[in-house]
This record gives sequence, structure tokens and C-alpha cells, in this order.
Amino acid sequence: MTERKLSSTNFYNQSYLEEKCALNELLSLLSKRWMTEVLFSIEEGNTRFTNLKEDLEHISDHILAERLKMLEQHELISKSYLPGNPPRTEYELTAKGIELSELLGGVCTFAENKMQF
Amino acid sequence: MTERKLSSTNFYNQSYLEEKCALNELLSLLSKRWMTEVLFSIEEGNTRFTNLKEDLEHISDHILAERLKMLEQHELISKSYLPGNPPRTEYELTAKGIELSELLGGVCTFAENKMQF
DNA sequence: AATTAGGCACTCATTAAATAGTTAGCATGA
DNA sequence: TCATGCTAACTATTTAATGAGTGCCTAATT
Repeated sequence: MTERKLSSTNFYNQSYLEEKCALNELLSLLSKRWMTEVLFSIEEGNTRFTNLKEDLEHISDHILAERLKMLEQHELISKSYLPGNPPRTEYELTAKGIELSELLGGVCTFAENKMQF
Repeated sequence: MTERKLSSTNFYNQSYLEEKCALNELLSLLSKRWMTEVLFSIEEGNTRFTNLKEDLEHISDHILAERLKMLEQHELISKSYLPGNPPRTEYELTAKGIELSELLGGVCTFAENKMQF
């Protein structure tokens, strides 16, 4: 994750909007590429890094790791280390994550039925 | 609006995700900076270009014009030309636009109550 | 009557900044 | 030595902002 330039109008406007309404913050998180796919893929039962990587065909390790970290930071998923042979990690949705993915389901239905792209 | 490079992985992945699920398309539209603010500002009764510009303090003409065009293309707002002295334009939400802004209201409540940023 | 000033609703060209992708590599333990 | 689950450095691409400028109209000034 590269540093942001804190003195730009670009950064200033983004911050202004995020403070004005939390929706902007959430949207800028969710709209990062692969973000919702990672969320849904975990929901569907892919709990391990390599699982997810296989499920999301074209994602790179780099981006997958970053997205997982972001989702964890926002407490939408939780991460646990399974002790053992090759140490494995497991990702799961939190209660918040489940709630969000249900909300997004509604938005998705709207997108599919009402929008034409 | 600058041209996209059609042969990049960047573009390819974006297209792949948009085809996979319409939610991705909608999110990438809505997450463009100022997009939801423009939508809500029209909803609150700001119908003219200059109104909107004043309401959304730091937006530039350029971006406002572009966002309005995008919202119109997706039939979330409609544009009418009021005949008269200085010819004026008027923007309004369509039925779809109203429905979307209600859905977003729900997401916004979630963002405000459940997420900590 | 002609010139000027000014608002509205934009567009265009350029530059700056943020985001995504690529390639390589690393630590751990079986 | 291999798989897992990553990280780092770099490049490519996309998105946002800036600043000037346009065409149309009206109202005021000279």
C-alpha cells in the first residue's frame, strides 16, 4: 500500500466526503477491485488463502492479501491461525460481515433487475 | 473522459468482474467521487447545475458535468431544458433513481452504525 | 445603436495522484 | 525441497483536479 499525499486537493476532497457521510467511506472500501468478490467467496465457504485464490481466478496474491487485510481491519472478516503442520489460516465472516453481505444482496438484485449497463 | 486502454489486465479484470456480477458495475459507478452526493443533492431539491455546484462546495464544474452525464446515461436522473430567457436545465431523479437512493439510505445507516473507520 | 459585462452550462487539454498488476522472493515447518 | 501465506519494489493504468475557454443570452453602459 503506497502512501497518500496528504496535501493534495484530491486527498482533501476524499476526506471531506468521507467525513460528510459514512456511506462514502464504505463505498470507497467496497468498490476496490475484488473486494466484494472476496467477501462473497468467503461467505460461500472458501476459508483459506489458497481456496480464495483459486476461486477468484484472476486475482493476484498481492491484491488478495491486501483485501483480506482491509476486510479484517474493518471487522467484516476474522482471521484465525490453525496450528499444525504447514501453519494455515482461516478466514470467516463476522456478524457485521454477514449483515453487510445481506445488504449488498439487495443492492445486487437492484443492479441486476433495474440497471442496464 | 479519457480513453481506456483496452488491452490491459487492469481493464480485463474490471470487465470480468462487471460481467460476473452487476453489483460490481453499480459499485464502480457509485463510488466515483461525488457521485452519491450529486444524487442526494438532487433528491434534496437542487435541480439546477449552479444549485448543485453551490450545494456541493468543493466540486469542480468538470466533475459535476461528468457525474450528471453518467447518472443520466444510467437513467437515474432525467434532464429537461426549460425554455426561456437564459435557457436553463433541470435535473430530477427518475423512479429508478428514487429506488436506488432509498436502498443507499439503508446502506448508509449500516455504515454509520456498524462500521468504525 | 453598439459595446461591454456577466451568468449559465458546460468542454478541452494538461497535470497530479491513486489504484492495480507484475515479478521476485521470504519464512516456516513437515 | 515443497507448499502455504504472505511482502516488497516497481511499472502500468485509471481517476481526479486545474485552469482556461466556449456559445448563448440578457442587461447595463457609452
